[in-house]
Amino acid sequence: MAEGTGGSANRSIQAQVIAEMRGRIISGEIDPGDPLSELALAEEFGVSRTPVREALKQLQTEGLVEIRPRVGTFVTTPSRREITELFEMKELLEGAAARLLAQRGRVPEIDRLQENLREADAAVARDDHERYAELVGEFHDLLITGADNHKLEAHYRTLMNQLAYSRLVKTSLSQPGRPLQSDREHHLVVELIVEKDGDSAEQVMREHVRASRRALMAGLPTPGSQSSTGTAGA
Amino acid sequence: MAEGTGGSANRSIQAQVIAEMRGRIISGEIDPGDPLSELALAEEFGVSRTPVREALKQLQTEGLVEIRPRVGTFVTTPSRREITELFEMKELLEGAAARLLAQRGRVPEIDRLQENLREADAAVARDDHERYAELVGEFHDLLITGADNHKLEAHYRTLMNQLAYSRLVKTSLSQPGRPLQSDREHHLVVELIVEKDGDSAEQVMREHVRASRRALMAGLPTPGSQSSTGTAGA
DNA sequence: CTACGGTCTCTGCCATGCAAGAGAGTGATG
DNA sequence: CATCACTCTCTTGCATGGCAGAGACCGTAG
Repeated sequence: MAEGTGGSANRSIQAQVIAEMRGRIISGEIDPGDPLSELALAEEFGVSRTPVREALKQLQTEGLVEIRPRVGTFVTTPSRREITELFEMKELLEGAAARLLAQRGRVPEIDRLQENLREADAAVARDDHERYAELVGEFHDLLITGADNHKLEAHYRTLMNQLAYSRLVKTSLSQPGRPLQSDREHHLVVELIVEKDGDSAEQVMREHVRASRRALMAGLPTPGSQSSTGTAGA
Repeated sequence: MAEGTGGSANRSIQAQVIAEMRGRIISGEIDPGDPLSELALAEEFGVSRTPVREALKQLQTEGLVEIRPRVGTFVTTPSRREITELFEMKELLEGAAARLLAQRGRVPEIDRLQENLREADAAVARDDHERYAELVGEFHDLLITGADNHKLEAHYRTLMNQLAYSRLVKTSLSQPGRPLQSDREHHLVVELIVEKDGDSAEQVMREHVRASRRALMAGLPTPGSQSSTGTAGA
């Protein structure tokens, strides 16, 4: 379920379309609410409507687009409630991943996490938000893969895609002092994992997710006043 | 994402096919490993191959079937490892649901849980495994819906479908003394929820899932020796 | 009897055409 | 000027047909 981002070369046409469209949506290249025409996409990719149609269908089950029968296909616009729910799930899964990783003992992912922290320290020190955002993504990624539970990973990736999380990270890190605080929390989590203290690692990781959510919400523009979908607000 | 089991009447053709096939797979009407031919299904349902094909594609993203390109479509056969992972996720999500429900305070689902327990007590008392299995399903269902997190619910249902859990419940309850023990654990969980003790509710719920998993594994026939797919055991 | 090569059928994959529903735009009417 | 009804176009839904790859089966050679 929900293949990773890789594999867009020799796969079938529809697999390429899926990968391409997924990338565009989670990167923000196309905005939530935007309509997606089967015909237009088919012409753009130089294929027929059939593979495009099936690709959109899969993206629907992944929660990235919404197909309104006989009307059209649109990029999903998560409601405020859905965002809250997604963060609740993120907290849950990442907390569990931290605990599972702690239980596994010494595995390569832990080394890579520590290496990640070293680079992150440097990025924070020189105030390089761009690079730090990348490292944050890699940190959470290592945590999940380190849990060594493929189902957990698959569900996590689905969630992150729905959140278009890569876009949000930069917002939350734009809050003053947030990168430094975030970095410290990462350090603490890894420390607890190394000590094999799964319970504490989970607890701290969950608190970290809540903190990052608060930072994100604080950085969002006028929460709830503007309902514009980006195309043409009423 | 992943619509519930309801709604198979006035929806589109492919929605009906999806619901029907999903039902057959999770009920065990068709066995893991069985091949599914687009053409055969299309003829059976009296439709063309297109909606069948799209339905199978969605079932693939739900993890119920596996489409091997140019080869065929087959009902997924969960490996032993996958089953372990699925139970890990089940423990995680149901534990979280218990905690969330406890935090919500007095909601209708709690009343229904208590009513469920009364019926379950009666079923256990008269050794009615069939009815108790139903009530167990309803119990876990109430717990999840009571958490009031639609994402949690959607992911949970996907997991349960992959496990074909409804079939497994009966196996685990066939272990001597398991129904009584299970019923007691349910009581304890609800008690903690009513007391709004979310942490303990989560902990006990997770332990309950682990216990049910142990009971299930103990009841499975020769774990790992026979690789028969069930179609024609030697 | 065993091992190998070719063919043959079955599978999903994609392209195309037609039909039906939804919505916008336009015209007439009060 | 406002409102309603109609048509017209756009969208997706479904049916159908040709195509290419993978695997099974059979015939043949050693």
